[in-house]
Amino acid sequence: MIYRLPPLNALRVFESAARHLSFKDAATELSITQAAVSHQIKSLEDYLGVQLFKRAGRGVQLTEAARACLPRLREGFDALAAAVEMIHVRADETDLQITAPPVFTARWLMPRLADFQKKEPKIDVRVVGSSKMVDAGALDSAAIVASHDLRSDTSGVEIHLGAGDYPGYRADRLFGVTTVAVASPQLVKGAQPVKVPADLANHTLLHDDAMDLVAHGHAWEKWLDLAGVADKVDGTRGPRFSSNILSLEAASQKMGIALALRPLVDADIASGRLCAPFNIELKPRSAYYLICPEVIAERPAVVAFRKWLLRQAQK
Amino acid sequence: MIYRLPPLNALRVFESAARHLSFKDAATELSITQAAVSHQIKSLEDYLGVQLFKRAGRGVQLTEAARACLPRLREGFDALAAAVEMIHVRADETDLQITAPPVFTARWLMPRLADFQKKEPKIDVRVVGSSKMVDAGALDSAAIVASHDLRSDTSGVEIHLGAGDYPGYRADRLFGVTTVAVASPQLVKGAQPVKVPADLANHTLLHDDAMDLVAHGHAWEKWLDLAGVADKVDGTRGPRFSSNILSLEAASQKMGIALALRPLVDADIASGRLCAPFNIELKPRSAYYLICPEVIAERPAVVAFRKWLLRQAQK
DNA sequence: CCCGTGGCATAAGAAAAGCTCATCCATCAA
DNA sequence: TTGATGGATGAGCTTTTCTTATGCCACGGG
Repeated sequence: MIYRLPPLNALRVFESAARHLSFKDAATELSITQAAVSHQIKSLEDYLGVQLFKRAGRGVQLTEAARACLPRLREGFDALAAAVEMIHVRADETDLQITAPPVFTARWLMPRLADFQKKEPKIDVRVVGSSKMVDAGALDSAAIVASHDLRSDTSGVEIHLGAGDYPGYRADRLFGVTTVAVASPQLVKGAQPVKVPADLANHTLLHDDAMDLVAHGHAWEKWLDLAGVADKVDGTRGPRFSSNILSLEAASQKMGIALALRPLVDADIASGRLCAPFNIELKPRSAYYLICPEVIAERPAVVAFRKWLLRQAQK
Repeated sequence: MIYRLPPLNALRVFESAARHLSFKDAATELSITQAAVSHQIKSLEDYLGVQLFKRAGRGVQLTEAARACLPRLREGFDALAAAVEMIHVRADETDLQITAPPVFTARWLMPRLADFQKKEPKIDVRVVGSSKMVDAGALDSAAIVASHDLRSDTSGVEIHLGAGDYPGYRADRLFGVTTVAVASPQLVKGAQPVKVPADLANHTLLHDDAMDLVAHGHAWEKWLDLAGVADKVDGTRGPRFSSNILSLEAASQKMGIALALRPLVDADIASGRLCAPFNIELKPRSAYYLICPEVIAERPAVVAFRKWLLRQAQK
């Protein structure tokens, strides 16, 4: 989890310049000179080895590469700004802040959270879906963050998908996961039925960044490998989504076959929205864990939540 | 949309130090000396006016403030890293990259996208859900990004919720939105029925960061104001979610009443998952727009998508 | 109890990064 | 053609950041 990042100030300048499509205006915004902007952009381009702007005499234009990365870049700075903001308007009013991966939140936590609220109506909850709660590849899981501040009001717990190696934290295992292929039942039974893995060659594979992160690589290719059809089915083609939630949605819309984590999709399978056509389950070592710094582990809100969560997880 | 950010390098150092809970280890990771880390942290603390670490003789511990902002911070750096990554492994294979706000993607685009894939099977699509596509308050909508690169393969279009003021871009209005209160039908007809806005006093209000951004402030308070019950119902209390998707999910789980955007929730209302108990609709000036740089506006993939999208939007 | 060790803080100088100034070049419009 | 606009460039200066060296404090073994 070591970030390999370019000079951050240059990135910030780049963002501004891209926004204004003008070095001059960016310079004004950043309270520096146009020359400084020009230098920063140039150094960033050199660093990346990629041209970011086309200089067309008067004015500049973004290259494709630059444009492609801009939304993400924005999102990044936005998150940083929000993070800094958080330090100031500290979530003091909240008793319990739960940070969890998006799919887990949407498919597992939310359907159950109402029950928790009912049982503990006095606990003020804040739920944050954050893609950062997946420890890449369930490997290098080491790095998460501790705190031992004894005073203060908010109790922040996190739910991670990882290998369970969180030194210095109280970590409670919720449940393990397995990777399965899922699709709409109508698609599976349709004109081109999906019975054996090789049938996938006739269908669209739905990819998403989150599963690739969990699998530490191209999730579909690994799955196809396990299924023994890597040579028959092209595991790279198909639409790609930024989140597993989206690819599941696409699958239920009969767009193709997606990879998913059990038991998160169990409800979808039970309701008939999705089905798992094969018996093949890739079993990563990862599991969902409830993590919190030891110091806050015994606070009433945290204890109540943990008790409730563990009971839910056992069902 | 001018980012007010602290020294970014200091942030990066902080993140590493927080991760290791050790200035020394952070220094090693960053290939600098422990003294440099100490300096950076100190300068960041001075800048923010907030203590980030407790120095307890041997070793350091995070303060509550520091811990609160860390997940976000991670997310930020992650997005930056991903952005940079994108520059290199350029999405060259993708014909059409669609970036859109999460709720729009999940509730509107995805249920329809299968149809597009069916009609245009040859177009390789990539869907990115990004919270950055909401132009805060539908005000200061100016700043989005252009590109006029004529060559290159990928066509990136974005869907924004904003005021429609996108100079230099081709912007097609999809549809306007209105803000409504939604809840589970069972809740509305339950023991404590929800008939008039004042009844909200007996129920939990579900908040989320996304709606607050659209409303440019506390969405619930504005809504209660419009409904004329701002004095009877406390618009600040209740659980808080990071995304509108989550608060809708919470609402459908009978956790309380959420704010939502029509027509995005129309499908949920039609299916009976949710209902809109009041006739009050806060009508912001914003609408969803399909935005793309003029230069790529006439590419086949973009034209096909726009045509399809506009037709879908008119239904 | 005392000293050794580990880990952070601090000060001053050195190195690097970032900025400005002055000037140049290309384009565009009149 | 000419003036105006906006970007590029190089030299030198400023500010930031890093290092080295040293001090301080807490903990733990003898």
